Amino acid sequence: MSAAPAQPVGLNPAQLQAVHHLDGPCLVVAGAGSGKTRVITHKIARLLQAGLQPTQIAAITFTNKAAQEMRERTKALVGPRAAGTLVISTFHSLGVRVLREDGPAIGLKPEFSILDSDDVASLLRDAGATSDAKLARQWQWAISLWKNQGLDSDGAAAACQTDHERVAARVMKRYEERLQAYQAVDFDDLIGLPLKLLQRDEAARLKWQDRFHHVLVDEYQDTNAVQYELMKLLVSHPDPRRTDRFTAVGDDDQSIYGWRGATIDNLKRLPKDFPRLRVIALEQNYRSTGNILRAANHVIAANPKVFEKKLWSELGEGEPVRLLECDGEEHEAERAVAFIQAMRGNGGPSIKLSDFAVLYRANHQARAFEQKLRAAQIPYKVSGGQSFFDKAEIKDLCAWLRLLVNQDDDPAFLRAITTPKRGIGHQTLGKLGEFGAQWKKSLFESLFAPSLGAVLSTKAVGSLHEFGRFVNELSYKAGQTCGADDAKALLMEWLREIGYEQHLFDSEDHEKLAAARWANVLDFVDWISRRCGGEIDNLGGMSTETPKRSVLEVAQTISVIISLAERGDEQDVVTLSTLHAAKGLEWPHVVLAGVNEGLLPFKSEDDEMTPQRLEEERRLMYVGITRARQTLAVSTLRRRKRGREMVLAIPSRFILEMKLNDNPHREDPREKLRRMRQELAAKSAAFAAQAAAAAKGPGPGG
DNA sequence: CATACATGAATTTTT
DNA sequence: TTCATGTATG
Repeated sequence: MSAAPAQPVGLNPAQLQAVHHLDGPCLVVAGAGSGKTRVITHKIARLLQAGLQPTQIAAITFTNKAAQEMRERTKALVGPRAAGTLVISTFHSLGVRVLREDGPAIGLKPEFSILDSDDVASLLRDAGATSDAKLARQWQWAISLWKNQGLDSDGAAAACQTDHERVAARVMKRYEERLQAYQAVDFDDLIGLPLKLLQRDEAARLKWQDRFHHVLVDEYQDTNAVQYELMKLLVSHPDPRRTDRFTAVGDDDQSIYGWRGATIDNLKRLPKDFPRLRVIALEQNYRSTGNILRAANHVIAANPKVFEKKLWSELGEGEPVRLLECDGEEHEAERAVAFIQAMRGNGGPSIKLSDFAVLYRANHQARAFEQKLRAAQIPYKVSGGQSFFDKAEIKDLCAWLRLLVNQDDDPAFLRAITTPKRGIGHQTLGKLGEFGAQWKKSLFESLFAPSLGAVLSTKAVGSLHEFGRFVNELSYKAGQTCGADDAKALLMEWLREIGYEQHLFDSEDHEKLAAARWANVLDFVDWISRRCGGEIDNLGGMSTETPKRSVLEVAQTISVIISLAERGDEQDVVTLSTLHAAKGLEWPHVVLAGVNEGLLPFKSEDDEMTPQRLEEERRLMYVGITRARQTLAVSTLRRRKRGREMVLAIPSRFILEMKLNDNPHREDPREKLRRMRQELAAKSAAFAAQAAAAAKGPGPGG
């Protein structure tokens, strides 16, 4: 189901141009399914061929998954040796790299810690003195948007419109102070701080500008203002022959992340900021049939164009796009299931379940489809659903394990020392953080500093020491304990000592929920201890005992194991996904569900629909249509349940924009009838012949 | 008055 | 699915 190179071999003329333009700024406007990853990987190969070292090339993506895929595909082209040392990473991991090397120039110790989204939320609850999780999330969102626009708390305070924003800006100020005290950064800082560094520190700037001879940026339309500035600074070079050597690959028609700070201005500005810019459009699509592509082109034609392009395909007209008109979400789900069953019935068992996807605007729409698929006994997966490892209780335990491995992991320290609560509050921790920042020590190192008594009460120091001793002892034991059974015993003992079960039942008002969480914890313990080995594995008839590893060793590899486990086995199941999460993927058969006014385009009560918003919604529709290779069914509600009665629902304007009846290649109805009769006759003849052959006697193989 | 259950509504997500 | 609001019951 994921993007496979559908293009036969070689490169088309536009792709060749893009690949061979090496010494100046290059923008590749890559339509959906036009082979952009192929262009990037071939261009990397070309750059190596032209004499660049792998370490002098940086390819930047937005997700780890995309980076991984790009590395794989490059490896297939240039071999593992060169591919291994190429810098292929996300904006964020490149930022980490820059900061680990040169962070001290802007007052950040190299061992700074990176807070994840949950860490940030709890820090904000703390900084804003609230227990309201929803409010904290709102602040988090606002602060992140500000940071994505390159604003700090002062800049944000100046830009505030509402009281709510002014409060958020004040919280942001406190939040910045906390981050500084803990020597921690959030995800947005991983872009913002490297930019600040390169702007302010000339030595660092020259070093990084000199390091990369060519920078490639994937999904360029998703960059935000800060990422653009960082890229611009990174590719500029004092030597005029070496400056501005980059390849930006993107599609303005697939820009769907404006709401989180991505700005299409970055595309519009590119020709102005780089007058030598070479713009190359990839218009041949290797994914979808003509009917699907035409619908997509018609829809997107209603948007103003930044760079003119029109997709075409050599894959033939294919099947017409189907329109499913449904009475309510249940009915819609039933029809989607019927669509899948009918396709599989017609095409025989050769059509896999993983060839199907149901795409929709909002997560809650998955509910009806899940229900009907379950009823039909069709296995499915919901993309973007909360993973086992994202659950709070599992993250709690992972933090503890991380701390056992590395006592200087400050975010892990903060989470572990506060879960369960052990009488050490943010007062104490704040002091400890300041102390650590002052002496350039991790929080854990600071614990046992003799001079800590000067800033903290004896009682506080006592509980800190107790925690420290407990962690040290547990860490030691974890290093000694091998094998599944002993590991499990140790982990259960540990949970009992920190009182985790009690903690769950105390913090959850519903006993059932707490019990469910505890069950997750037990699953997790099983999962970890199984990885400590000593068990009998039965692989392909070979019975072997897995090698024994200590709990500590397993904990060391936990993040790797988790990412592998999350990938999951590529199973043959139907995909349910939001349109956003479907970007970059493709399926032979796609159902685009809930294509109604209010949902797609989305409209909420309290904000008005600006033209920009509508255009982004239209791009979302475009992304949805272009996910399909062979068949596309667009489903819309004619009626919808509202309370107990059915009310009228309005099909999306985008359906009209697809101009489904405006097909120049449409078969004459009389012609179609004749063709179908012929096909039927041929089929019955074949069937009769088969039956006759079967009646004569058993064929070869019975 | 407070708690429990039912009912209805619901943007989109990565690092 | 989850989250919030409203009604019913103790």
